[in-house]
Amino acid sequence: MTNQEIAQVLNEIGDRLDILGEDSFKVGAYRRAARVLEQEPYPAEALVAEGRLQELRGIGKAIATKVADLLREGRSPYLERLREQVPDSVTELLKVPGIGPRTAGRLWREMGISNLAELEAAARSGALRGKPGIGGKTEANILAAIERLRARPDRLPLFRVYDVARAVKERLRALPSITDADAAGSVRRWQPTVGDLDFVAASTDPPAAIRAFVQFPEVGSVVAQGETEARVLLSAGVQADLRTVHPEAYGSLLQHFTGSKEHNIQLRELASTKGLSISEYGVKRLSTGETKPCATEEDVYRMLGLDLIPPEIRHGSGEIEAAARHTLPKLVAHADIRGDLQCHTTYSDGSASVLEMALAAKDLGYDYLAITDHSPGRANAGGLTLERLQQQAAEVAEVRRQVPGITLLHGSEVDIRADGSLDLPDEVLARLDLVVAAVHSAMGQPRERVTARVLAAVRHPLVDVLAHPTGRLLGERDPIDLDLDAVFAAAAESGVALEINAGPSRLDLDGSLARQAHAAGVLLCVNTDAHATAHLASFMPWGVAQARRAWLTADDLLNCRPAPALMEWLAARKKRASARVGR
DNA sequence: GCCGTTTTCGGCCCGACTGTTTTCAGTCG
Repeated sequence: MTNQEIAQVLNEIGDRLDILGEDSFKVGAYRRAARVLEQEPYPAEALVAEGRLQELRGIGKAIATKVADLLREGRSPYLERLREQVPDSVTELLKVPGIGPRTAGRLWREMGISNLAELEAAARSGALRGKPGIGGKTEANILAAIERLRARPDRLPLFRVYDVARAVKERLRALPSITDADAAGSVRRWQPTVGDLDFVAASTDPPAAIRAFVQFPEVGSVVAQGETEARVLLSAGVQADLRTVHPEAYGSLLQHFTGSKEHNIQLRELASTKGLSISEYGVKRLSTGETKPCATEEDVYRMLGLDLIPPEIRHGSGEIEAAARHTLPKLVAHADIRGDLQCHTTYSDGSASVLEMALAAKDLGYDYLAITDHSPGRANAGGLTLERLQQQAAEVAEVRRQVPGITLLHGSEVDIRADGSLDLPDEVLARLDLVVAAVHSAMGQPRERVTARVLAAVRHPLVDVLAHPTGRLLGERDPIDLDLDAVFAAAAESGVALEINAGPSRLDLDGSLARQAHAAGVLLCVNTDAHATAHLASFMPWGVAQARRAWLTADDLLNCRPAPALMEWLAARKKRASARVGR
């Protein structure tokens, strides 16, 4: 059972305790333990076996015992007892913005409302009105919120909102009342999916900035508006908040609303041990009550004795301790990338020729590029027959002569077939410079089968890279049901590199899984899987951001190595493979 | 339920906005 699955159980326990009216700090403890586990790179299963689960901050005796029960029995007796007390559908009510646990619990206990349909019916008939704390306006808000909930998923892929986020940011920066503005929150942390957009601005006249913001053409409707902050629904279908402060406190504001929540909680705990208190307005010394606003984020962290923590790793998973010890890793940067190990051309489903891709990669200053078109089994994506692959080898050789100064590798993105065999014969794979294996079909196979299939590829002596390991497409296709711990262990053993696919709709592995892979001793690489020349440049930052979220340095990534080192790595794999295949 | 450089008990991050209230609870991030 993965840490994410355990976290789900703990979150559900939290939801149900909340509705039952349990102490909010007890509820918070379960939610916090869930967040901690979600970010924990080591499998909880291993930590339990070693008796070290309680070493995680936020997990004490009671929760550790419940997690151990869950892992041993495959179900949580405690959660099952709670499920008997609260019907499943009541937790649906929490998804309605404006309805929290208090209201949900009361609706259920006092009116017998136990799902969204009943809530909607009650609101329509006017039955809610007159209950303590609920008037006509709340009733209307509930109806509107249910409508929106039906129309939109609760989280959107980052790439779906990235452009509108940038447009709003630029519009804010252009306002005369604003001196600086950013998209903070999960956008700034490069989370693969976002719930809403958080804008922050430094303003000499906050009320004027707020008034201008709610009039932006991107804004569909105004949800809430005050003197210093506002919440709107953008026409693009995502909620956006703007918070403003005077410029001298902009660093405090930016830090505060970049989050994550867990990071900020830990930061404030640290502050309190130093007699300080942090808010979006500054750092307050409790002894004097004096607040010192911070103009930059560096100032905020420095006042706590910390190095500046990059937004991508603000998860509350060890970064604050590392910043205090001055041992934060030097995270990989876009400039560290020396080449790209997966791209497509017009030979299969790409839109550019081998020559065009090579020139584009050279323009980026890359040392190498691997051409990896699809294998024959992917006929619908123009997978190459053996004959076409042969032709392409000749063309690659020709382009090598035409474009000196970049190492062009001839490879294949070979299909891992439903039975775990590869879609090209060994003697063909052996002649390629680089073999990238990937699952593209039969993605609904049960866990054991699909895991065995991927393990077979990872252990195949001629495979160098496993591409987009989970196969998920953000907002479109769920990941395959893979036992990733087993895959990571096998990749660490066989030396196969796992891909962080930089395609904005993939981000696969994402930062959190890549961190787990790295902790298991796996080598990683960041590839764009470009299907056009423009993708080589525009996708890479998305992949690098995921690598940064995984705490990776340039040393941890195969394609940050200079060409000679990469060639050495490939040669060593070939040598080992021929020894094994020859036996 | 978790946690400890004043604490094994008594705290637990902080502030804005809304709606329904005459001073605040609930929600959100």
